[in-house]
Amino acid sequence: MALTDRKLKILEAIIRDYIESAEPVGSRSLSRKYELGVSPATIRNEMSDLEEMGYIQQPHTSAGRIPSDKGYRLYVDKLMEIRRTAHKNRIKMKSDILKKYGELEQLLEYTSRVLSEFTQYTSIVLAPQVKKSRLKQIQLARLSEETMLAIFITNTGLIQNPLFKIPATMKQEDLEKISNFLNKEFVGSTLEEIETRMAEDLKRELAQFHSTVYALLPEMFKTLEQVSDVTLYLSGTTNIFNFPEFNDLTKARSFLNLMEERKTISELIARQDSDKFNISIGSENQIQEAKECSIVTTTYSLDQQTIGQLSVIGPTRMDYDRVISVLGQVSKMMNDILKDK
Amino acid sequence: MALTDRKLKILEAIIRDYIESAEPVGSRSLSRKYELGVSPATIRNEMSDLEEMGYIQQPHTSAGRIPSDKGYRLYVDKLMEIRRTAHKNRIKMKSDILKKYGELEQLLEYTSRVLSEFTQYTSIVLAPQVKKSRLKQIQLARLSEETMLAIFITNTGLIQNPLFKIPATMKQEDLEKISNFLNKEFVGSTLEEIETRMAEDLKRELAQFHSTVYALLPEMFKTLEQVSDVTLYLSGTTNIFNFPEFNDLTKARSFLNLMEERKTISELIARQDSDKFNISIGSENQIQEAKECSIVTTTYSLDQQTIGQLSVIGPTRMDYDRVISVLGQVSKMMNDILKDK
DNA sequence: GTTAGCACTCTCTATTAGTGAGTGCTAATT
DNA sequence: AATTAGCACTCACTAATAGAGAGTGCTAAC
Repeated sequence: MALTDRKLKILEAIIRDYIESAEPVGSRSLSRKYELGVSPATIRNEMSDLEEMGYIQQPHTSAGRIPSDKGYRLYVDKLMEIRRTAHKNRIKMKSDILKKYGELEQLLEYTSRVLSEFTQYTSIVLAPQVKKSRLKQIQLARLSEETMLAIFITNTGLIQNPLFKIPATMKQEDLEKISNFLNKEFVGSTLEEIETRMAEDLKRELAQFHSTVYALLPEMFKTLEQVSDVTLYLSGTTNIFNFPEFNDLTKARSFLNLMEERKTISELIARQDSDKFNISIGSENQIQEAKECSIVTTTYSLDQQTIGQLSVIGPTRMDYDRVISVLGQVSKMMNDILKDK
Repeated sequence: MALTDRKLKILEAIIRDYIESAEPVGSRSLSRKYELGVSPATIRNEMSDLEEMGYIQQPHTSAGRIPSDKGYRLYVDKLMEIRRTAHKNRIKMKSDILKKYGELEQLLEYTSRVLSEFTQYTSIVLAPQVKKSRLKQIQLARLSEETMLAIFITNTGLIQNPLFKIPATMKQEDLEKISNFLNKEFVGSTLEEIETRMAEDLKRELAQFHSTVYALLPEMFKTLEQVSDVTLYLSGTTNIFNFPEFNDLTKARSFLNLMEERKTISELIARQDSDKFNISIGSENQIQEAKECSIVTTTYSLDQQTIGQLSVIGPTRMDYDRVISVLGQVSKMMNDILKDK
């Protein structure tokens, strides 16, 4: 069966209406509300076809239709027109506040708040990946007899301080030498580059300082990467209570449980590199608890390099237009702010 | 009216039963379940008295009684016997895991998990107060033309790195001098001590390095304090869904909203110094949204100095005995672990 | 002072009936 | 041949009703 123009028009009307009302849409109310130029009976026939094609579905025999995941997918890919300017001015205002934050953590947390405030859904902001960040400075400091603190400062504003055990025999002098060496060699490189280079030539050059250093460094970088890979900022989790589809305690609970597990969340919004929008609708999500949710993700970058992600998660009946618009603007904002640092 | 022994016995039975069942307790079922040696009719009379005295209340005329906040208060202060050893072995096991964490953040987060897991309520762990921590080391590092990174390492394992703007005229040499001076003067002192001392003699001694430093330092310490004063670790927020009294969407929502606002939470569990248990029951809480909750708080310490707090928040119908027992053990555990660092 | 007996209260759970929005089919209309 | 009007039918939702069960308070007996 072909998707005629009229079918598309009707499908779009159904989705628009359902996104707004969360109520199954009937043929009569559809013809009343939208200027489709045909009678409810005709709409009914078309709806029947659309259902057969899998774009909409009926909760029960005598109810109206609601969009299926496939329907939303079509809408998102073909029908939706993005109002790129939703909340433009108000977001601009927030931008000025954001610029004030010197600390990256605060910037990320506040960004997350802004996202959930403007979309009214739950937002997830992923911190810059250490892997993609360029090293700006390393400092090593002895803490006690046997522990050492490494301080990594990157161009993305990430500051990490992993602790390590070091042999008591290592002198302050050695630490300084190593520190100087690391700074000289690796400042400006990404961790990815450092990791590959390390395997090649670090061994040779560092062996002269201290043999344990060679064992220490790879672990050092590895720890660093692990830590920040799960660093995410959540905001607006309780917004789901605003949606009738989560007015069921079991569903609300399952969603909030999902949001309490940082590990599952990061599975849900797998890292992506493209700066386009990634939309995952309902059953397209791999994780069971998120099969009734949609996730829109975009990225933010520094020096043409994608470094982190911004996501919004809400019911499949999500206002995709607006979410995309807000995400786009906030992403642009982040890019600007990071550049100015 | 006097609180006779029999009245106390009955009150205790009511509270015990209600904590377990969450159902209003009737005279008949009470006499069946507990060996009170009197008939339901007698119990009814006593209950009537207890209600008049304000220890219990009736949800409606023909229902059983439930404890009032005043009743819980009496129970907690006088009746309850604490099973100090609840989950003793299993908590001991967790202790071994906890000891492995080198980073304070992980320790705190995991502690929070342990608390919510064993109590089945929501737990809040407050990070050590910077104010009460002793400075172990300071490092200053120039980040760019105009920004500086200060690294504070304290005896509690807290590592903070606030950013500051510094005038471009300040040289690397100056930073080192300041750094050395700060280390020499203040290592081993608490921030409280540093703050008072600074007002007195810092001015004179540091003025010789650079006049802007004098302006910089107080701000530096202040920032530091602010940051960590709101650092808290939450866990088990969704446990609230396990309790019938929160089976109401509005209530669950209001609780979870409360838990999303870090600021309000820290108001709720005001800092305390005593290492005893602080229990705040229902209406005793100042914040509206928490009037149906109880909060049990204790502290953890290092070198006889209280540095942080452990809290558990749940419905007023809380298993106070167990919560106190678990909190006590976990607190002891934290003390041990921190001491060994 | 304690207890048995009893009428009364109030919530909770089905059950029932009525309402309304919506569908699908058929036959008439364009 | 496509569209539409008409109509019987379906099903969720709401409100009303009845009955069961747990509990109370009062009175009178022990």
